Amino acid sequence: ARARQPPPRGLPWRPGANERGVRPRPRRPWARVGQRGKQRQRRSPQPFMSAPSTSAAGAAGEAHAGPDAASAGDGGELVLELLEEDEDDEACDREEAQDGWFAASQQQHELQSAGAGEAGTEAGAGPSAADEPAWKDYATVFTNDKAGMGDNMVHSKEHVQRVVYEMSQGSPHFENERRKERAADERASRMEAHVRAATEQALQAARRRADAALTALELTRRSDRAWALFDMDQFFFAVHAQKDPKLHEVPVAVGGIGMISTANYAARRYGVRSAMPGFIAKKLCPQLTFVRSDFAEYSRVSKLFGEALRPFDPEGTAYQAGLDECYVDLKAASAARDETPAETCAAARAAIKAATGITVSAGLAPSRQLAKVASDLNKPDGQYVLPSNRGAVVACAR
DNA sequence: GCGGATCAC
DNA sequence: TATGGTGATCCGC
Ligand SMILES: Nc1ccn([C@H]2C[C@H](O)[C@@H](COP(=O)(O)OP(=O)(O)OP(=O)(O)O)O2)c(=O)n1
Ligand SMILES: [Mg+2]
Repeated sequence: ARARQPPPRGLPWRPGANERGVRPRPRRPWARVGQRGKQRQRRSPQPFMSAPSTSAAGAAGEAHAGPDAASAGDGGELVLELLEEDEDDEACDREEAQDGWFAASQQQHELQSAGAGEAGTEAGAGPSAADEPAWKDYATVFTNDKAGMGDNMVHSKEHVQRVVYEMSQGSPHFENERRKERAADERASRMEAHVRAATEQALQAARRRADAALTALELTRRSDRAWALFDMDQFFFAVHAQKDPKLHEVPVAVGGIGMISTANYAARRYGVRSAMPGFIAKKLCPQLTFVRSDFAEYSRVSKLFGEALRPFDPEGTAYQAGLDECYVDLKAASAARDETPAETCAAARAAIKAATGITVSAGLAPSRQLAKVASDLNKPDGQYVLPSNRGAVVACAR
């Protein structure tokens, strides 16, 4: 790991800035840092658990486990991504390998065929089986766990799910969601059939490649970086609350009866969340009030946020992803300030608060992806430090 | 380059 | 009654 070339550094703060002064953000930006504009050669799709054919991937002693090693799309790739160092070609290769046999690109075709089919014929995507109430299988993002919505909730998850179902069912949106569920079910069935059909030999080969990939990844974790992800708390709402701090005390959503961009913490206790239609939120929380969104203002505050971080980024590692998030490697700043990265992180958060008046949470970790995961763990107005060792990383991933 | 689709915030 | 705006990627054509 030490022998490898360090990743490209020292990118300017705003290369080819767009109107926000923000570098365009690819799906996993860090996988292509320093490679903008270069078209990477695409590999042809590899079926899950295919033999490594004659490619170099199968060569003995090859540290790089090959493009299909982590492409199963079975959930294993999340673990791999969390374990890996994330700024090299291999990470990029693995990402592209996921565009193979079971990749989302297939979903376009599945969506069309699922749409043609009769509603409710596939298990899990129609009226629920047996005596279960119909709302029980209408799973939406609104019943997923979300950091900071654990205790002191007014409504149970089940209540939220039922209200969302009752307010949605029969609508065009609802039917479209059902159609997408059917497509996902079809995709899962295909994958399961493929695994069932695999020979024991193929399964063993796949396990060996997975083990090799894990071993290789384990060597890539580095402790010479201290990636922080700063994420503003209740961002859109917080911008409005600057002018009217009393808003913090009552349930408020940003948006309107049609759609909510975000909600304050008082409203989240009722299950009111980003991307929830306002009329459903009103059902969950009748006293909810709305404020109209103001993108120009969010944009202005976002710039202040980014500028507040510049003194903590002498090497130009910062990357502003969206309006309320920014990745920075704090290693250089913490060395210069003769502090631990955690202390520097806290100082940076204080600087953001001073510049914007809004609290911010942060995660600090050996890779950006881990920093992002960690940033939710002590929200709001907190930070979580994830040390650079396997035990801590695995415990956090779990 | 465009339209369809997906994803993140 | 009623399901967004903004910015990005990827695919097939
Ligand atoms: N579906 C979504 C999700 C988010 N946003 C906007 C509003 C949020 O304020 C902002 C930041 O998104 P976050 O996920 O960080 O949510 P918040 O900052 O509002 O809350 P948190 O304190 O959980 O970070 O992006 C949006 O318009 N639509
Ligand atoms: Mg936020």
